[in-house]
Formats: sequence, structure tokens, C-alpha cells
Amino acid sequence: MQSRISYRNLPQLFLKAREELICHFRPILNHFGLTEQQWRILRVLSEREQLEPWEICDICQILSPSLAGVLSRMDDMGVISRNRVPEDQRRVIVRLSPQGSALVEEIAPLIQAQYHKLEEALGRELIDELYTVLDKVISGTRAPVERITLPPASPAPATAEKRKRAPRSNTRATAKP
Amino acid sequence: MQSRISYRNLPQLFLKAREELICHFRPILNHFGLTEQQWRILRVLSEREQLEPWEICDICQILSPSLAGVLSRMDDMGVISRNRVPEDQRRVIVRLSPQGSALVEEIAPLIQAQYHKLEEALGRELIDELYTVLDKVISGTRAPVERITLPPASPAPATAEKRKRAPRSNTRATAKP
DNA sequence: GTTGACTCCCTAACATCGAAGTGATCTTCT
DNA sequence: AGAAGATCACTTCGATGTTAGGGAGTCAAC
Repeated sequence: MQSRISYRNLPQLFLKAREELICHFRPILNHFGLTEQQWRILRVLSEREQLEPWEICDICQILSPSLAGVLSRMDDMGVISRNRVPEDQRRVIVRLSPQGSALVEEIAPLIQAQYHKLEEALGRELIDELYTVLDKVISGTRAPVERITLPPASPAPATAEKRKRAPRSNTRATAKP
Repeated sequence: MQSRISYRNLPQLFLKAREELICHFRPILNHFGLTEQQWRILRVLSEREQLEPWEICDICQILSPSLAGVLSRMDDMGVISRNRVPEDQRRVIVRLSPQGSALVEEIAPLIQAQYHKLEEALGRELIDELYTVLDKVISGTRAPVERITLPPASPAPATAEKRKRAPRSNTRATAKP
């Protein structure tokens, strides 16, 4: 039978390409005890002054449940502040603290420098091409992608009980003595 | 001061673009109780017959610690088999089980169909462009990217104790009674 | 003014990521 | 043979991704 997929795994290629880039920045962030997500938030806050959580979710590609923990930790670190909106007690305003601003000022030049190195290695053209293509994929200015219809549910394989590692074979052990 | 970064956040754009694609496939995989990583592994195994864990890590962009758990669960599900290499008891061979092969046969046409819809919406040219650009980024056939040198360690902000949500303001509460 | 729908942020539970480290096995050198 | 070093899968720990659901606040219809 062998029903093959004629397309290369696109999401996977994205993952690989992204890793190829991010690996040049990760050491910088680690150096300051920051995660990638935390930096994304810091950077956006430094450009937008104040944001609400749902905006951060949208801009930074972080799901709401993740963001709750991330913001909580950043608050504890003292790099951001969270305050309820008086008019609507459901909403929250997130800002950089002075500490947070200082941190961004300290890191930003390093990130900028690394981007420059990256551009030198990859070439200006490729970088521009990247921005262009990625924007095309992201912007919804195109025909909506149809969803295929799914067949009736095939029962999911049984879930686990106790997991075990690959068993050792006794080939050698029994042969030894 | 305001040391700005003149480059748009490239890793983030990758994330967004990738999400824009993967969101069309996630429902299919969820329908069969599979995660994205599990499917990546299944797909690769269906093409390569047998692989060792480190190869899967490399091909599927999964870190070794993650893979341990993933393979363990997939083993429990009965879709793969793990066996030690007799000649080298450190190594492990991973294969599809008959169940696993059947599962791939069941899912592959759906994935293929969704790719087709995707190509219809995005356009053949864009898809091809994507493959080309991503490959350029991935393939090491270019000048190595230099690493900037890091300044001496700035002490990481203090870590957390107990986290708290954004405090409720009492504006309304105190004004009410 | 109370109910019901809705929005927003949050928690819970589980899986994965990312960094660091462990144990067992194999290889090489002495 | 024996010791040092390398390899490989695995584990540990804290943070984040994903899915599902809960609690408080707002708004509109009744």
C-alpha cells in the first residue's frame, strides 16, 4: 500500500531553521538568566510601554496559561509590574520596571550585534527574503486554508501504565561466564 | 539612551509562520491522539524503517531528554518497538510496530490532503520559495556565524518565592459601601 | 435588580523543552 | 589486563507548551 506524503515536513523545516538562528542568541539570554520567552516580552514592552496580557499572548506567541507563569516569575524577578485596570477589574496592565528597562538597555546592544554577525554570514539578501516570505505566510491576505474533513474517530491506542526502558538483551551476559 | 534593535525579531516570525501552518495539521493529529512530535517520529520511521534514538533527535529536532519520554509513551501505545543492539548494548534500535505502520497508513492520506489544501491557498510559488529559503538557512554551506563576546556576568535577578497574581485594586470596593 | 452570556486572567494536569548530570558500555592507550 | 576517555541512552530539575476548566468582573436583557 504505502501511501506516501509527497510534501517535505514543512513545520519541521521551520523548526530546524529557527533553531539554527536562535542558537546564536540563546547564550546571550542565558548569560543574563533569561529565557527566550522572557526576552520576547521584555523586548516588546520596551517598544510599547504598556501592554495587556492578551496582547502579549498575541504578539509573542505565548499561550495564556504559559504567560501567567512567565509574568508571575518576571514579576518576582522585579523586571515588570502588573496592575489592574481600575475601570475594568478583569484587565491587567503590564509594564517594564526600572530594573527591567535597565536590563533591556544592557542586553539590546548584544542582540543587535549578534544580528549583525548573522546578517554578515547569511547575507543581506537572504535575510530580506526571509522577512518577505515569512510575512507572506503570516499575513492573512490570502485565501483561507480549507480544513479537510476527518474520518470517524479511530480509538486512540491504549495509554500507559508503567514505562520501561528498552530491555537489556542477555546475549553477552549469558555468554560470558 | 534607548538602544534599539533595528532588526525585527526573526525567531519570533518563524514561530508565528510555523504556527500558521501547523494549526492546520494539529487537529488531524489530535484526532488520532497523537502529538506533533509523535507524528514526526512515526513519519520518519515509516520512511527509514529503523533508526537509533540519536538519529531521531537529529532528524526530528527533539532533544534527548524529551525523546526518552516520547519513545517510552509510544512504546506503551504499541506503535513502536525498541530493541538493544546485540553488538553494542548502549545502542537502541527503534522501529514501527505493525500497529504503528497501520496508523501511519491511516493518517498519511489526511496529511497529504491537508498539504494539498495548503498549497492551494498559499500558492505553489510560495511553498517552493519556503523550501528554498529554509534550506538555505539550515544548510551549513555558508560562512559560520560569529558569536559575540559576552560581558562579565551581571547577577541574575533574584528568583521567586511565592508567586502572586496581580493584586486587586480597592478603588471600587472602598468606594462602594 | 437579577439573571445569563460573555470576557479576561488564572489554575490544573500532563507533555515537552533546555541545561546539566548519571550509569552503563565500548574503545583506546598503556 | 587495566585504567582513562568517549559514547549513548537515560534521568533530574525548572520553565514552557497544550488542553481543559474555574472564578471574578462586565454588560445587556429581562
